[in-house]
Amino acid sequence: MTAEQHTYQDLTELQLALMEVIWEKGEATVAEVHEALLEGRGLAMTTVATLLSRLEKRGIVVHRSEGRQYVYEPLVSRDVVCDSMVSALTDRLFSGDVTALMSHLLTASAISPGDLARMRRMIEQSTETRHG
Amino acid sequence: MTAEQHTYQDLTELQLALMEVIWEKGEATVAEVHEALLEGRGLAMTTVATLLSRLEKRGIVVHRSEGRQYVYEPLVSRDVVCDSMVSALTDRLFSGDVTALMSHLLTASAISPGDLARMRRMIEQSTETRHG
DNA sequence: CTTGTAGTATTACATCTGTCGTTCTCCCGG
DNA sequence: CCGGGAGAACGACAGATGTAATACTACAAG
Repeated sequence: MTAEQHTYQDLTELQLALMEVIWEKGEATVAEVHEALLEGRGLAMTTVATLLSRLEKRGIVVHRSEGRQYVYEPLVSRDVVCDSMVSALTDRLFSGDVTALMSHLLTASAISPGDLARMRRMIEQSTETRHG
Repeated sequence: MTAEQHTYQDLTELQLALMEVIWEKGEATVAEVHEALLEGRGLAMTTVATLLSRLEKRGIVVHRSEGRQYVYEPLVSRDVVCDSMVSALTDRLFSGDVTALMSHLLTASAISPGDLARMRRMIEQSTETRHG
């Protein structure tokens, strides 16, 4: 089992930023995405439009016309992208071994005791759910 | 706290493949890396050389001359790269919230009960270690 | 000294990404 | 019917990446 030829839906930081807007709103015009990203990221409207159309070429979103504007909606859910990207990382870095990732997470410096406790809770809950 | 301008050491699949060889051997000549990647990936020697020199330009490795060959060694450890890449993903996808990544891991489809049990153990161990 | 050869250096090219400027079009107000 | 805008379409360019052919160099064998 395992080891098919996955074609990951890997998005860059910027692409994700656009997608977050669309995912959150359900759909969004170029102008809306542009405005949502204005603070912190001073992109030109045309830049946003270009990125969006490229995302469409990749099958991540689709658009329809509404008046003279384009309204984009997602073709893949945030969850699918998350799955894909986490899997990609797990594969590349830990040969697909999720527990190895976990282990890394637990050993990594950036974990606080609070996080640890929270994770412990999660695992317990998760185990129960499976058992139930 | 948090939120500095991280400059992630993000490596692509291919770049990681080269690095794995170097990390494992401690150091390696172009030919060695080339040979190690031959099966499964039929790259030309010059390709490997190009990639290696680009990696050097990025400060991931350094080389010294040995006879007429270049011997490359890592400048960053595998661990640092792992940290960096996992952090990058956590930041991009979960706003830096490690527990959110965890949660995703536990909810994701690709987790077997065995994995779950193993993780549970890990967490417990980790908690103990911290306490001790 | 000549030449083959191993091995590096240089150059090249396609694709993807980030970033726009410019142009084109179509509708609204006059 | 005309001129301005809003917004999309198109084209550009630089940097990173994947991939390699070709050129150059220096050493070893004769």
